[in-house]
Amino acid sequence: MLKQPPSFEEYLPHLAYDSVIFGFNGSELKILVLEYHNTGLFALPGGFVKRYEDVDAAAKRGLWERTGLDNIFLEQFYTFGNFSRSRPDIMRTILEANGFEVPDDYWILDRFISIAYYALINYDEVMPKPDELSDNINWYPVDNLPKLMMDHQLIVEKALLILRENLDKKLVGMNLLPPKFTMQVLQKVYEAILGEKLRRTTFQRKMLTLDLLVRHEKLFSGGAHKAPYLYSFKHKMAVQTAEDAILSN
Amino acid sequence: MLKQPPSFEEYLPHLAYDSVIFGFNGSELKILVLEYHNTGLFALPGGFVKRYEDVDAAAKRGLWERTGLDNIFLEQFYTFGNFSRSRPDIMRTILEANGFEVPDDYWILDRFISIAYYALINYDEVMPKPDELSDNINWYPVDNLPKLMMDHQLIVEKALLILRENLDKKLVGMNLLPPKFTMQVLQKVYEAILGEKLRRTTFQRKMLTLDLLVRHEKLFSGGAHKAPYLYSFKHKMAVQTAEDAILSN
DNA sequence: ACCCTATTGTCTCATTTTGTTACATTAATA
DNA sequence: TATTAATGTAACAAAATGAGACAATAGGGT
Repeated sequence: MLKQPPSFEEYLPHLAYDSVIFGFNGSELKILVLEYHNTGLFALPGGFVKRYEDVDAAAKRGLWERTGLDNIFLEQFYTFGNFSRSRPDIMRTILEANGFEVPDDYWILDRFISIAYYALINYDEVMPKPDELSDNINWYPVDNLPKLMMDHQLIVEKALLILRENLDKKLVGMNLLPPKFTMQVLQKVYEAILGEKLRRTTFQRKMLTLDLLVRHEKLFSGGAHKAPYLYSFKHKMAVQTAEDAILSN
Repeated sequence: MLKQPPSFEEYLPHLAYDSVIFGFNGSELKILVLEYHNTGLFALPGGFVKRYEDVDAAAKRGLWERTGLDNIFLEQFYTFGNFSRSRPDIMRTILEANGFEVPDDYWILDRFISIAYYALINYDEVMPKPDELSDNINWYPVDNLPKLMMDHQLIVEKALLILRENLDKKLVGMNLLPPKFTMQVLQKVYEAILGEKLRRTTFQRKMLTLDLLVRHEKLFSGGAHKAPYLYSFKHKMAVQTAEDAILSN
């Protein structure tokens, strides 16, 4: 009924990646969380690294498998390497709930070090698809997540800190928004990430003086008020993989 | 004549750490580089992770083994996971130059992912000691390093970028300087890390208004000029391991 | 003892950046 | 056509930073 579980020969032992995939729906910052069949366990999407595969490529592959998106911002931000983070009991629960026979020495029950990535994607373009171990994958607001298994809550918190630190450097807005957007929406991205209100006029002035935006036609949204301009980012920033980032930083 | 090489049973396969250990001698930023016996190969100090050991603990242990220092600033900053970074030919050279018989399937010749750390230490307190594979370990100015093996030059460059980014956040000076120091020396640390000259008066005003320093007695160094005050940092910042940093960030 | 020199600590003023408020503009609606 | 609410920008205040001036002072030289 189910495919074979991942085989020992194909993957590096003890090594995994997990991804915190951020999206923005216009008002809230969300991340993708998957739920495993018949277990009530929620987890970040993650996977294993093939024996001859770059770790970055593994994370990129996993993202593509789950979202169908290929050219997106994806950056490694931390590696979780505590011995106690590994939970063979939980891994066994997940595998058995999927009908696998799990030998005691099965490699997935071993200790795992996880290299964590965060991705920024345009919420509208994504139709997440579950894999064979999970029965669904959904967007959840970062401040209202289900209880995540193992240390995944910690991984999310660290990702949020890093995202805040990189907010200006990495032109986060460009990666979370559609190509054209209003100043108000851009401000809401910033507010959602920082978790605080910003002053409208100061924000607008700041963004405009940074000289990163191009102004386009107005957006007539139907509201009984002056129509805002649409903007886009001036320079199409190359999508960064973590390795690019080292050089471009 | 030589001890046994590291054994497969004791360590996690495919996983290593490397440390960029920064020190400041009063005018230049330096790092510790080791040279392997009879090979002309220069490398960052690194090592392997024991099967039941936290990765942070492994890096800490390695630092202690090489410097004798125990309570120092040590923070993980990046994980290098490209397949092509591993160089079994070079590892073989190093092992054979030390008189080891190296079987073709020896685990150290496999692919390795390296978790990189940077450390900040008080240059004066350190008497580096070589391990059994290296014949010496020495301070080198960051802008005048010997040619490093594999991707270690890249690791250093990434460490420097991270150090610059964290210069203010992490109170770097506290970790690179002796307990009491003059404003001039503090400024030189900043200049060495940033790689640029700073304005004396602006720097002094900035540091004082940050309200982080305590002023002590003057330092009569023997120069024919007004004696500068000595300063120390107000709050003894707890030494951070990478795991602490997640929470304290 | 007295001047000279180099460095230090602080002050002042100019410039830039940011905070805050005000106000005219304008798209839809009644 | 007046009303309403969001928008773009200007204007002024406050804060931060840049740049220079200057008095204080620990030695050295005479």
